[in-house]
Amino acid sequence: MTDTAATGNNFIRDKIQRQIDAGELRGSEVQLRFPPEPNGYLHIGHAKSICLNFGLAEHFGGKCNLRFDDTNPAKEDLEYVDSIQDDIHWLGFDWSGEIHYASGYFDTLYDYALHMIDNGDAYVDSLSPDEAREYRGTLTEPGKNSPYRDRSPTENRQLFEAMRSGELEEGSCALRAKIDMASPNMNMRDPIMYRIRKVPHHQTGDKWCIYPSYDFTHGQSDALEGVTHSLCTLEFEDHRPLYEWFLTKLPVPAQPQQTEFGRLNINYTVTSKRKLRLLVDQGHVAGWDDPRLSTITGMRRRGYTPAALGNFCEAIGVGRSDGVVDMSMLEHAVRGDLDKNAPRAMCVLDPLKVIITNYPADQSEEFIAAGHPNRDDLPSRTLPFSRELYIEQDDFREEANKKFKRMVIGKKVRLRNGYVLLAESCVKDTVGNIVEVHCSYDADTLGNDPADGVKPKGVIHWVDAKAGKRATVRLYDRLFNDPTPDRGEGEYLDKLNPESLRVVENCWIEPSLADAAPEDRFQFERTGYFVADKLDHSADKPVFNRTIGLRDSWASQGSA
RNA sequence: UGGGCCGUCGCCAAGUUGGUAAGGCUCGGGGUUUUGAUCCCCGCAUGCGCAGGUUCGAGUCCUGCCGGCCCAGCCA
Repeated sequence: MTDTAATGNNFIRDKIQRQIDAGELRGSEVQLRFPPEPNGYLHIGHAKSICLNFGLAEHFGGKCNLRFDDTNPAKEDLEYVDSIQDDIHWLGFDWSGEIHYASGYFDTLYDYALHMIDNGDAYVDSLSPDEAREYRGTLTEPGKNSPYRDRSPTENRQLFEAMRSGELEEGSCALRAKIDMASPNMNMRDPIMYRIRKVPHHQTGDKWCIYPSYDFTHGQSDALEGVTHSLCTLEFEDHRPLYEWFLTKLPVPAQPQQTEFGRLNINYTVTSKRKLRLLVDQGHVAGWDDPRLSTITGMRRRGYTPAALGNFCEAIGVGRSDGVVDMSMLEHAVRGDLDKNAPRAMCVLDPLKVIITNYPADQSEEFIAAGHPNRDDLPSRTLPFSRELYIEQDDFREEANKKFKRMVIGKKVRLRNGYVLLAESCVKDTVGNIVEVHCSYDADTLGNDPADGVKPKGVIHWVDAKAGKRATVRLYDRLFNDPTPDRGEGEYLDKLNPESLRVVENCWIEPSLADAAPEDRFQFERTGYFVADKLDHSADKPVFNRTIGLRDSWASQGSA
């Protein structure tokens, strides 16, 4: 069982199922939506939301649409509108119907605002932002009514229209809902419905200079789209009374219900758009798609797969507590999918030359190696072999105890997919570094154990020195040394892991790898999972990113 | 010291009307293996934040504490 896709916990799925069982709605009527604000790149937390929303729609045979929650043009950009679509598609989902934009409802929302003004449920407040803050009160003290709170519907209408026409300055006034300045729920203390922002919008251009707030937009947008279940994270729980209040005050076509779930946090990484942006802007990483980032595009470049992310989201479940998931869970999901699907290949990262003294210099041959140990549907590959090859420095020792199952002088070791070798001697440079190992090979050991019945304990990977190709390999490690860089503000930049990226030039890869296309994934046997870089890889200059190492019980036991 | 929410094994997380603690991750032990990988077995909470109470019986009900998260943007 490499994944638990069928058993993940999800209280929302259960809740909808109960509603269906109770005959309150049909599965085909389930309507969800994924509502990102296009102000940054999507990250692993969004992946959870995407898998939840689109996954629920698939599960019940309902629908899920994409809606950009674009009510704050000052922070948004078309670049993000595009990247978000790419990320959703890459994850394997597609939205039903056309893409929706909250900005597409601006006309309707404006009419809704007028409706509320006419009913005495909204007023134009001329308090400055600073004054408004003072009037709002504090967490323990009630706020007080604005002196402009009792303006007549007629006056409010004129003022609101003036706001819209551009006659009024930013900050000079705002449209607010008339609810209760003494409410213990801060969100109900006459929340802002519209504010003046004289900036162009990426979708509506300069048509508007007033923009609706999240609270006045989200629920109505949901209703307009016929959304039955509006899912959001826990911090919006306090907004639910307001979400429902607007819905009861307006002639909306549906009554969506908001349900909150716990945000996803993973240790050793950050999932806050603000913090991610800072890492990018200050150059701590190479961009939004840096493989060390938990952005979807970054994980993609790192070599993670959509299936791995989906399995991970299913495995962590959906609940209402705000915990921190172990990075090991994500890694488990990634290894699980890659182990099942990634073709095998060999790559030597830290080369040590081996010369097979009893193998003729002018001779060579080709081995056929399986593409995958337990999948014959993956094509096999050809491994050229000759007198000289490279193995990993770490795989050789002049002498070692029995626990070391690799190449040791006087001992036998098996070349993966090849012969059994007997190490005889090694050559050192003037400072004592081992630069070459001399061995003899046993010609009868291709596919069988040595005739003497002594089976080598170890198997090592290798690359033929003549036929092998050079490659650059980028070894990634966690971006932060601290398990919770996301906690609190500031100082998370001090917790950056200075060794999060190690670039290794001049690695040796088996020739079959020269055919790799960007984004092709492999398991370099005994080393880890790697992906040909999406942007920098080419047959002439191969570049592989390490997605994740293999589990290594030997290393974790403290080697020898 | 206002309001809302949360607290079950190191980490996620089940536990519908009280009936005697799922599963996954991690970790430890063993088996298979031309990847010290995968895979396969086995082990890992007499206890469910704490303290009382109700009950034949409570993680599930009651009371009181303790701890954590969110809210005072004309951000979402």
